[in-house]
Amino acid sequence: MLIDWSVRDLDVFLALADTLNFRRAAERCHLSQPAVSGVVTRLERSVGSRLFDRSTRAVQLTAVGQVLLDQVRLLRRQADASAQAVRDVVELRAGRVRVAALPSLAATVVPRAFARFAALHPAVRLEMADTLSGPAFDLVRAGQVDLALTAANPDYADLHYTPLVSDGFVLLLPASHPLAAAAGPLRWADAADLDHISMPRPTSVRQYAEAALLQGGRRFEPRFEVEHLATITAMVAAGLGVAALPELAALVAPSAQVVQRRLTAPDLRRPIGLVTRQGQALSPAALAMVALLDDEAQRLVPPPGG
Amino acid sequence: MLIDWSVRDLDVFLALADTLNFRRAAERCHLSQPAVSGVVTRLERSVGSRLFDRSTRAVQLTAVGQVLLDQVRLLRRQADASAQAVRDVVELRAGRVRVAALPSLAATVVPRAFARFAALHPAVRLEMADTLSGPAFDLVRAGQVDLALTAANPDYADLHYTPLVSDGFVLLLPASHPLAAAAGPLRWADAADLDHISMPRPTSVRQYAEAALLQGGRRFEPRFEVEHLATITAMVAAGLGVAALPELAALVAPSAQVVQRRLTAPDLRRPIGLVTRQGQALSPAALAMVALLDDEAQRLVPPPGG
DNA sequence: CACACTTACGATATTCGTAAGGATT
DNA sequence: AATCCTTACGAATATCGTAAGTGTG
Repeated sequence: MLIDWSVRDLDVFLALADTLNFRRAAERCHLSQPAVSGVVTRLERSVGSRLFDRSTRAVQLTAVGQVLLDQVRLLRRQADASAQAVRDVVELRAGRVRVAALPSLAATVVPRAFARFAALHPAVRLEMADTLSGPAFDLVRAGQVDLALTAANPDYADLHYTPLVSDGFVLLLPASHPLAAAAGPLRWADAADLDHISMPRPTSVRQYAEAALLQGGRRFEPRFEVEHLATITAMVAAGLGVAALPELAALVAPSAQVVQRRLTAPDLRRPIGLVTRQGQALSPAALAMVALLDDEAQRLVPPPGG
Repeated sequence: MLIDWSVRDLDVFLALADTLNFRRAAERCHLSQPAVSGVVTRLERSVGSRLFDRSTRAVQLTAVGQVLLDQVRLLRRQADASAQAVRDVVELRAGRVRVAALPSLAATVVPRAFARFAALHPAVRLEMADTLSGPAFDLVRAGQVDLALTAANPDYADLHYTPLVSDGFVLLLPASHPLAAAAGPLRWADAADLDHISMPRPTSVRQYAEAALLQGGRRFEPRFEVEHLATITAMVAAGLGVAALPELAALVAPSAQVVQRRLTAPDLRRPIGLVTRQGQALSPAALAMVALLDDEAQRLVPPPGG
């Protein structure tokens, strides 16, 4: 006895067990009455036992049919639950999105996108890992996050990178600093000899600052090296120095005592993008998240042309 | 999204989710590799979402596929359990047989058949209702028992009757009674004037005794009327009278102080048979029980020719 | 170029509806 | 006569395997 029933078969069986009438069961299943007869005959052959005692005048379940009825009810319920579970994921009523992001993005773009996403899809769980760029790639590669929002990095060619925005650099100055009042953008060369506060070498903030000054033939040797963006802002506000930061990083901890001035020459931009696993499609929820992340990134960092 | 998967579809999905390789999944399902490809494509169309991310070099579950996998595992387990439940009933590893029987059969044929049945099929539950003939038919009609073992009764033409055996009548005498020592069978006329102990009018025992004497033009007026066969035997043993009983009824409570003599002229026989519902097949277990009941009945009441 | 999945296509099997048949009330 | 289930049969559909196609390492 090999059972290879389809869900439709289950429904026909249930309809007949319920109505005990082939014609009404056929109506309920949108089939002709002989079709129901055929299905039942086929099911009985597959089970190896009669399921219904039937004369032209009465239809009733056999003992085997009774036992099967309970089982089929369970199966049908389970099939419905399965379909619902899949629908929930496809239609964003369930699921999970895990995002890794650089600190400057984890405190700006991501929270805004998460807030909108949570309002739209409250049942989808959201997780964020705020990490440096390297670990962000590693998390994607290991499948521990669905996507990472970070600066481009050619070292991770096995992962898929989609550019989103690029943010320019600004110099944070104490409001009392002479350069704070100057009109127009500053040049990197103007900032080279000031006391700088920056972050450790592995961070993109530090990497880009070093690269910018290197183009002018200068080495970048910050006076202070701290871990957190909020610390930098506070130290600048206290007059301990200046800090060259990407725009988004500068947004993290705004301060009334700190002035931002755009840095040019070179007009270096930090490319920010989405990192995902090669050849692995994003879940429906992750796709929706990408749209919101993109939108929020565009709002926070208007393209240089605009 | 309409899900109409067959069990085979589940197996193909599980095989691919397990192997992550179309060729090996095809082997496991005894299909060609393109057939697996087609099944998966069809499933994905029915779900409305990709289930596997696949390039020519790697196959892996999507987020939707992951969710579905858990569901399908449950479904497949449930389908197996259902098939097992049906097999159990068909192969007598589960189920129930409910029998109604006259007191004389409930204490003779049925216990022997039950004992053999229980030894062969220990997991099948057995139930017996020892009732008079009328209630036995009623229990069958109401579906509260699978079958009844009782004397034929033309009043219940809507039920199906299968003759099994017929038992002749014997006269129970105190061992000290003059007729106890006589050679050869007794005639009903010989017993007519003795003090009789019998059962109430609705019983087959009483009905047949009255009918037998009526053929000789005599009325049957028992001196004592009691409810239970064991009481009859005890009263006969005490010398209070004689009792005309069907063979099987006489077997119920044997006593050393009681002698049985066959009654003839007329050679009345009580037809015993199986009563079942019209147009309702017996369960596999009930069918097996019928065979044993038949066998035990033949053993206890050898046909008159033998 | 070897391996893996997809597409194309013809053969086979299954499923379904219409029509006719048989049984029961 | 009306109702109900089964059988017969032709048509539409689905499924499968072989063979060819496409992409990747």
